Amino acid sequence: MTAKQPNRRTTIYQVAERAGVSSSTVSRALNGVSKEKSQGSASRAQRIRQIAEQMGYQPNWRARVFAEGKTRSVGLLQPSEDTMFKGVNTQIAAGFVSELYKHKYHVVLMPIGEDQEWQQTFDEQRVDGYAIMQQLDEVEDVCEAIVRHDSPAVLINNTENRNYLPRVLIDDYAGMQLAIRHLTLLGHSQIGLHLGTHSLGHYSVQERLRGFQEAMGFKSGDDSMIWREDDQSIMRHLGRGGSNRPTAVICYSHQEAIPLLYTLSQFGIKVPQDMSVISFNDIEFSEYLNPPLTTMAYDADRVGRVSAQLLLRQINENVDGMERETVTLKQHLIVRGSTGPVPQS
Amino acid sequence: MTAKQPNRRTTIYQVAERAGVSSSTVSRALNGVSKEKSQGSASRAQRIRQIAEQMGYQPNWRARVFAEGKTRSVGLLQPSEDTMFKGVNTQIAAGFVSELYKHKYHVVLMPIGEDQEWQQTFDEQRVDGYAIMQQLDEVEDVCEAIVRHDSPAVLINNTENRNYLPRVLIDDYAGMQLAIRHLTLLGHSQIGLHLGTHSLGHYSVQERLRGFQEAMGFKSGDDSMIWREDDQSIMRHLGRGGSNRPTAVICYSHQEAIPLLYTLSQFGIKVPQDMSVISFNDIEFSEYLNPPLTTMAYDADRVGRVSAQLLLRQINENVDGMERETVTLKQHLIVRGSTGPVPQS
DNA sequence: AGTTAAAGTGCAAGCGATTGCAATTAATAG
DNA sequence: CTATTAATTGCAATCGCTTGCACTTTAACT
Repeated sequence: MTAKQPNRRTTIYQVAERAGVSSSTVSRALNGVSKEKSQGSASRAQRIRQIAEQMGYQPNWRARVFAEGKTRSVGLLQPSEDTMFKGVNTQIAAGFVSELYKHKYHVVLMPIGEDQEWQQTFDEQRVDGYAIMQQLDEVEDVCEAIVRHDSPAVLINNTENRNYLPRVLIDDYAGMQLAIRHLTLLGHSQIGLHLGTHSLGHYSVQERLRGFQEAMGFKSGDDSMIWREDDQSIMRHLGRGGSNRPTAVICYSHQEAIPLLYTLSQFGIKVPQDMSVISFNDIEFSEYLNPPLTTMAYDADRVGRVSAQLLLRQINENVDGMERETVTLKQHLIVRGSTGPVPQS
Repeated sequence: MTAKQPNRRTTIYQVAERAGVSSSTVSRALNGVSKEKSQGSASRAQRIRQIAEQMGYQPNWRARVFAEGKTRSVGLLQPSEDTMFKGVNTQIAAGFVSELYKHKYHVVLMPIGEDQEWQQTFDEQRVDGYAIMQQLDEVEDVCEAIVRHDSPAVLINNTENRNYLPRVLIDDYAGMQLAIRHLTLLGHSQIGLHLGTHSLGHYSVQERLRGFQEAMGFKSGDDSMIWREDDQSIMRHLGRGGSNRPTAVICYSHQEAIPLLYTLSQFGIKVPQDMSVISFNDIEFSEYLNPPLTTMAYDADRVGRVSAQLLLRQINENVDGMERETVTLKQHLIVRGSTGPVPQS
């Protein structure tokens, strides 16, 4: 039951005293501010560093942050209600975190809920910048707060109305076109789009939808091949007869594709013989599904890294956020077993 | 090309001046330190709060952190080389983050690599406490650093030799017994354990292994039914004849189970008619696999939340970490389609 | 009303770095 | 060897808040 020792760490002043110089000299020697041109100063700086080392001196992060106003960390904004980092978002986040860590930055997770409690977080200025994950719904409000504080920020595959912030996008529009071309080359003409319950507010949803409607030549009012329902209801579409019976389904993501594959097999519909299935968002296990899933994939790690770089540029080079840069990354097709030629009958 | 405004925020002194009181009074009024028993002081505090509100005052987080030495954030330690938060870890992390956020704490991601660079992070004392994720290999080194700094910490389904820190465990030993009982009740006696490439250093691996060996009555030297190989090699075991041909496989996690299911179907081995498969670590899509996967599951969200609580207790109540508490959570069996009676032949 | 305890207030000292400025020292040029 | 310039150094302010201490005010009793 020993009382917790105050355990005071060695400060810069103690090092200064020991070295017989002032604290500013120590600070500058340790931070490499001086150019150390002269013989004497170089060796003196060397000696200071050595003493600091000996004394086990470690700069106090909190004091430093307070003094220079930089925290060397950034916030990652994501919806709080959702399970954190589903599917491909995990990989984006991994790339993001890893790239930042390489530059000695840390990532602070900041959940954004429907209540406006998160607002306060921005006022606190706990971090030097923000990244907004793609699945975040409250983009408008969040971006407004960010712009109001004039903070560096980057949107990860997301958009807001005012077009204030730089962003990294995935070319979902072109991706959808590639997916459709893959299917049409296989002879499919009746193609459904399974959006699941994803919000139409999401950038990716909008873009994929746009790509779909344009490539398929649908009027934007015609939603008969666009499904936002559960699998059971969708089976009604798939089971119906007639010439416009779908022979292929494009799934918004693995969240739709995996259950769909299961439901299809339950109904005795064979993939790809009777029905082709293609999905966006390649995940680790796509290739081990039954059948292995044909997907539209992108380099999620890279998305994270590029986002990090865009953010760091704003933070360090003091680039004005208004020079809003947009980086767009391509998707590519991974053909596996779930797509095949259109059935003859 | 306007120069960035200094944009000085309102400080506590400005509020104090406006309210005609001292900064300390403002600080105390805003932080609810005073008990406000007297009529006058209550209204005065009220008035101060109102003025602060009007002036758009927000306490400067950095200054506050510096002054009181608490950051109101904790570090989440995880391996850097691995893709962040695979499978069930995502859910644990989600529970952890969410619980902490409820208490106005933030979570800082701290990757731990093989190089010892991360050491410095601990010296910086950037956070008030640490949580160590289950898949982290460098536990010993990390715990040593934590103990050296006398920081609050919690191990999430992980252990270190010295038994220094409180922890939340999942009862993998009992879980394994349950899994085996499920199989033996179905008549299986030849059961294999598919560990994949998971390191034997992991707590979960050790415990499941121990449970397996004990329940099956193996000598610890007998490893013929314990496989640490890829699926192709494992098929040799499964295909072999004789009375000790395995009729069931327990997979360490979905990482092993999903590819195994695929490989089995490639070889024409039917699950569960020819072979039963059971896996640990239930994931979102376990029920949609083909066949739906029987799993050992636990409440990952709860693991995260309890860990957060243990950590917060240490931070706030100043509980000495040496009173190392251990919370153990149970697993439960989810029977789905991948397990069935032992084949007759 | 007077005494006592409790609550509230202001002063000023931290917290531990960074940094502008003036003074000092060293390097370089003439 | 001196004049000039460049590099280095120390002083002291700054960052904005919290908090211990001494003091004043208020509330609660007799």
